Order: sequence, then structure tokens, then C-alpha cells
Amino acid sequence: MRYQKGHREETRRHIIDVAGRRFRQDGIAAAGVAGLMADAGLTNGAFYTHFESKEDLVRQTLDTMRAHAGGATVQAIRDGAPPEIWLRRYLSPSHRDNPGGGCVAAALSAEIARHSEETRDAFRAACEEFVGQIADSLPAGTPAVRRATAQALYGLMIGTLQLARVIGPGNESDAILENGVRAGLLMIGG
Amino acid sequence: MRYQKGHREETRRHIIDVAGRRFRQDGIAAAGVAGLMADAGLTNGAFYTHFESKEDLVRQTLDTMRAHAGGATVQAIRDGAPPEIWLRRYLSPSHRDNPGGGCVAAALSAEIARHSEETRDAFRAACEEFVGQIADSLPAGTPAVRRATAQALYGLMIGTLQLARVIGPGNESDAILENGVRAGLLMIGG
DNA sequence: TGTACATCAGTGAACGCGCGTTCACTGATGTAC
DNA sequence: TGTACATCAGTGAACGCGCGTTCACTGATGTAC
Repeated sequence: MRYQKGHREETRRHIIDVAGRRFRQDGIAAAGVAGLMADAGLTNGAFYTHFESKEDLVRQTLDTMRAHAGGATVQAIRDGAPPEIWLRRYLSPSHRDNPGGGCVAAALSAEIARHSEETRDAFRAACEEFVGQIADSLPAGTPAVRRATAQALYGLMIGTLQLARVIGPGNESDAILENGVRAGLLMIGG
Repeated sequence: MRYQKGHREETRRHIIDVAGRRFRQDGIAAAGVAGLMADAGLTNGAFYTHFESKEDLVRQTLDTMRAHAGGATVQAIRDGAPPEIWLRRYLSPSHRDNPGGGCVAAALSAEIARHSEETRDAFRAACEEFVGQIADSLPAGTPAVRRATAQALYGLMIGTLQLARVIGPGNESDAILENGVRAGLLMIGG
């Protein structure tokens, strides 16, 4: 078969899309190339016509996610939702139980910290973009103060979501999330 | 050779000690059994006279760490240091640059969230003990309020340290840590 | 006291397996003449 | 218009490697008689 124009690029994006989901869900190391390609409806051999290596895919995946570092939360922020809304959305049971479509940092920061400088740079860019969006969404303060608050808020969000994920679905975990929301609002308000 | 009494138990503890360090430094999946045993001065075969499986070692390592979940920070808390001291110690460049001797949650929470329920239970126990110690160290509030604050504070600490680790040593990373300290103190004060 | 056997922590080679990566090949379509 | 070759996305078997795990064996010491 011969393919219509743009097919190759579409396939590349599709592989990245599948990889982004699997990486966040299972971890980078645990998501194998052959499995990713099978998920994408292809065989393992085709992988290397699109990417130099698995590490190249990781970097490209992080680059692509720049604008989606916070998962669905970033959309809420873009839509101009107030902090209470997107904070609750980030620290929700739904986000906790679906890491595959969620925040990259909450799912992968510790693992990526052990990758190459190049990969970490791609991750950092994604995080900084998200922090910037949080800062823009904050109601008050100088740019510097808002950025500082946004950064700490992001740390709180990541750490709290991870704790909730380790504990797993249930009342105790829900309480930790709710607790994080309140602490976050306090950080914004104070 | 024959070994003196308690030798076996000492060896077991030594393997756990080495594993705890390597797990936090390289991740659980990346730390292989043969490598761990070589680090402990033994050969791979002896591993299974001490542990049922690698997962068994992971669980036992987490159990052993119950009282050390926050790394060196927990000692400062026990010594009765005020929050500013141990918070600064947790969110320090030294802790950022030495995950092997540091907080288990900051290094492994995302990875452990993908392990079995049994392993996650051991991790949760370690975390709860640490949160309890943080709560006891807080200056004011009812037990429930202090516990809630301690939990959110722990989330902030974990997430902030991870962000600093991904960025790596440098001014930007140091600023994130300092920023986290200030946000944490604000959470305690407010 | 001397001898035969049991115990026990550890050795190191081997197992099957899945990983990331390579490569000869396929087959449909485009292009040159 | 017909034919020969180039292009290109993808196939699928194979590569070496390190993983977790197993197992026959070692060698020093304890114990029974």
C-alpha cells in the first residue's frame, strides 16, 4: 500500500500519543517499545523509522506535552476558571485514578530526574510553561510573587496527588485530596 | 566457614540497607538483584536464602524504613527542632542531591503506586508515621487540624523536592527549594 | 576420643524471558524514458 | 502507452544483553554415638 500525504507525520503523532499515555500509566521503563507499537497498531520494526531510540521518543513525547503538563487542568486554566475550580480538578479522585491522561510531573518526575540532561530539559520546559499558566491564573500579587506562589502550589499539587495515588481509591485518599485543595487555597489567599 | 550467632540477621539487615539506598537512588526497577548483592559483598544466589523474591525485599525495605521515611529530616523532628529547621533541612540542596539517603516518598512514591497493594500498604505505614511526627512538631491547632496541615505540608515537601531534583543543582533549583520553605512556613503559620 | 553425618550461609553457573535495537524483505505507488 | 526502476512506510525474525529466579554444590562447624 502507498500512503496519502501527511500519513507518516500522523503515525508519528499517534505513537507519541500512545506513548504519553503508557509512560504516565506504567512508567517509562516499564513501557516497552514493542508494546507501545502494538498499542499503536504497528509492529516493533517501524519504530526506528520514526525515532532514533526510545530515549528520543521520551524527549519528543515531553516536548509534545509542553502545553499539557498538567493534564486536563491546563484546559480549565486556559478557559479562565478560578483557582478553586482547577485546583479541585487537579486534586480530584478522577485525576488520581487516571494517571495516563493526567499530569506528567505527578506521574514521572522522579523517574525523569534520573534521565539525561537533554530529557530533563524537555521536562523542565513543560513544567515551566504550566507554572506560568498557574501564575497567570492567580488573582493577586506582583508577577514575581505570583510565580513563586504558583511554583509552590505546583509542588503541593504534585506531592499530594502522588500520596493519594499510593494510598489508592477510598475515603482516606479522598480526604488527602480535599486537604490539599484547602491548603492550596490558603496559599493563594495568604 | 561457620558464622557466629546473629550473622544471618546482620547480613539480612545489610542487604536491606544497601537496597534502601539503591532503590532511592536508581529506582526500584533499575536496581537489579545481582547488583544489590554485589554491593552488599555477596553473590546473587544468596539473595533467595534471605528473601522470597525481589518484591519481598521491597516490602521488607519499606517496613524497615517506617521510622526513616523522611530521611535525615525525621531525626531533626525527633530532636525537637522547630519546623523552620527541619523544613529547611528537607528542602535543602543536600537532600536534593542525595536521594539515596533521603526521603522514600520523594524518590519512590510514583513507582510504588504501581506496585501491589501489599507493597503500597508498607509504604503507606511509613508515610503515616512521618506525617504523625510532622503533626506532633507543629506549634498550634487541634490534633485534627495539625494532622491535616502535616499531610498537606508533606505533599508540598515531596512535590517541591522532586521538581528541584528534575532541574538539578543550580540557582533556579535552589530558589524553588527556598520558595517551598516559605510556602511551608506560611501553611504552618496561617 | 574419634568418626560419621547434619546443618547452614553462601557460591556461581544456568534457566527462560522480555528488553532495545537491527536488518533483509514486502508491496503498493510514483516517476523516467 | 508500456515497462523498468525508485521510493517509502511498514513487517517480522533475529541480535545480544541483563533481568529475576533456580539449583547442585562447597566447606566450615555442630552434634550423635
